[in-house]
Amino acid sequence: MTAQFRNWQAVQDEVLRRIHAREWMPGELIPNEADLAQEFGCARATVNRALRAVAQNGLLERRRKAGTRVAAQPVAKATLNIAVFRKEVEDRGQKYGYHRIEYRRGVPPMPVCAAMKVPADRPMIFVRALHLADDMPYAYENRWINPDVMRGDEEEEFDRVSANEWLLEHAPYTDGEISFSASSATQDEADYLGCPAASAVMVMDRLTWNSGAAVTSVRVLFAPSHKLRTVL
Amino acid sequence: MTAQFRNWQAVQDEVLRRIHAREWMPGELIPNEADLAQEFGCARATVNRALRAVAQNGLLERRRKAGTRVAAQPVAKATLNIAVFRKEVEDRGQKYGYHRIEYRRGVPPMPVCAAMKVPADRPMIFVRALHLADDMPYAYENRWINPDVMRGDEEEEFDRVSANEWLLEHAPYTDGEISFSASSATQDEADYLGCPAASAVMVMDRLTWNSGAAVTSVRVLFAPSHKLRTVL
DNA sequence: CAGTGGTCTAGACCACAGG
DNA sequence: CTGTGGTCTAGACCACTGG
Repeated sequence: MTAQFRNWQAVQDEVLRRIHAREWMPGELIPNEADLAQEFGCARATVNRALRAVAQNGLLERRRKAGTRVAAQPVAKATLNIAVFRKEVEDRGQKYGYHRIEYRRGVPPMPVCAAMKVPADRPMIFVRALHLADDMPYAYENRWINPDVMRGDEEEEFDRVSANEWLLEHAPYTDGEISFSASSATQDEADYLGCPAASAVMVMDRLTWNSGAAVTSVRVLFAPSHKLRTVL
Repeated sequence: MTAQFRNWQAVQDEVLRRIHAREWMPGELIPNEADLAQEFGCARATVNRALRAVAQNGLLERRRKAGTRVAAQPVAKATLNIAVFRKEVEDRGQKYGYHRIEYRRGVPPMPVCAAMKVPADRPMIFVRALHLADDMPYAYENRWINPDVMRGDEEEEFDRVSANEWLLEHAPYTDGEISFSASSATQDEADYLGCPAASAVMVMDRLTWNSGAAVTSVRVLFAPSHKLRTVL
C-alpha cells in the first residue's frame, strides 16, 4: 500500500518528488485530482490545494477538462520583495540614513507625464533624495508626486521622512508597475552615489496609480554594488 | 443588510476595497475570520482563502491568536517570470536565434566553484553562447555545467540547442538562486553584444542545484536596452 | 489557557473547454 | 455532452502563540 499523505504540504512534496524524479515526465498528463486523492488517502480538496500551489510555481499547467500536465519548460518565478528602503537597509543590519536634496513644485518632463498618464501641463511635486546605509550612499531617487494624494494632510515636505515611507503609509495604490534596467551614471548621479562617473548602476522605475489616478513616479538609482537577489 | 460576497474573489475585492478606502487603517486589527464569514454571508473557509491571498500579496499580516492586521508598510512583491530565452524573444514577436561561441571542458575559476559548492579542481563543461532577437544580440551567456547532469544522454554539445533550453528539459533542479546587477561591459562582451565598450548592461547570475548537487552556473549579460518589467 | 488562524473532510454544484 | 478543475459549505480538530 502506498504511503499516506494527509496534508497538502506532504502531497505537494510528493508531487514535486515525482516531477524531479521524472516519474512524471515533462509535458506528461498526470492523474486527475480524484484519483490522486484516492491514492494519497486524502480528500480531493487537499490534492487541489497542493496542485494549485505547484502550478503557481510554474511546474504544472492546469486546465479544466484538459487535466494537469507537467510543464515542459517551466517558467521560473522569481519574486522580488520590494520593501521600504529603511527596512531594506535595516534588514541588512546597517544603519539607515535619509537626506532630502531638493523639494519643489513644477511640471514634469513630457516622458514622465506620458508614463503617468497625466496632462503635460499638470504641476506636480518633485522630490530628490538620497538614502544611506551606514552613512554610505545606498539609493538616489528622483520622484514626482501627484499633489492630490497629499490633500488634507498637513504640509509634508519630506525633509525628515522619506517620500518612499510617507507615501506607503498615506497614499495607497491599487495598481503599479515596476521595471529594472542598467544605466551609466551621469556626473551628477555619480556624485550623489559617491562613485566614478559612468559607473554602471541598477535603475528601478516605479509607477503607481490609485484607481486610475497617478500617485507617484520614481526613478531610483542604486549604488553600483547593489544586487537584487531571490531564491527560486 | 450588507451585500453578500459569496465567492473568495468577491471577498478579496471587498477586503482590498476596505484597505484602500482606509476603512481598515494600516496597522489596524481586522475582525477575525468567523466574524467576517458571518458578515459576508459565506463560510469561514471562503474568508480564509481570500485573506490568505491578500496576505500573500503583502497587504495583510496574519498570525495565530494575534489575528490579522493591515500591513503598515506593505512589502511589494514583484514577480519576474523568467522563461527560456527563446520563449522570451518569441513572446515579443521577434525571431529567435542562437549561436554557440565556445564549448569545452575545464576547471572553473575559484569563485564559480565556491558559488556552486563544488571542489575547486572539479572539471566541468563550459559553454559560451549568444541569443539573438531578430538577428540582433539579445543575451550573452557564460555557463558552467556539471557533467553529471548529462550522464546517460547522447553527447550534447549545444551547437544547435541552447544549454538554456536543453537543461530545462533534461536537468531538473530543486533549488536555485538568481541575482540581478548592473555591470560595465568589457571590450569582449561589448563586441558580442554589439554595443560600445563600457556600456551599462544588466547581468543575471543564476545558480541551480538538484538535491544539493550543482547543476549549472550561468552569468548572462543582456543587451543594453534590456528591461525587466512586472506589475504590482 | 483560550482565541486565532491553519487545515482536513465529505459532499455538492458549477464553469469551462475538449472531443 | 461529459470530464476536469474550481469552488463553496458546515463542521471538526489542530497548532501555535499571545496574554
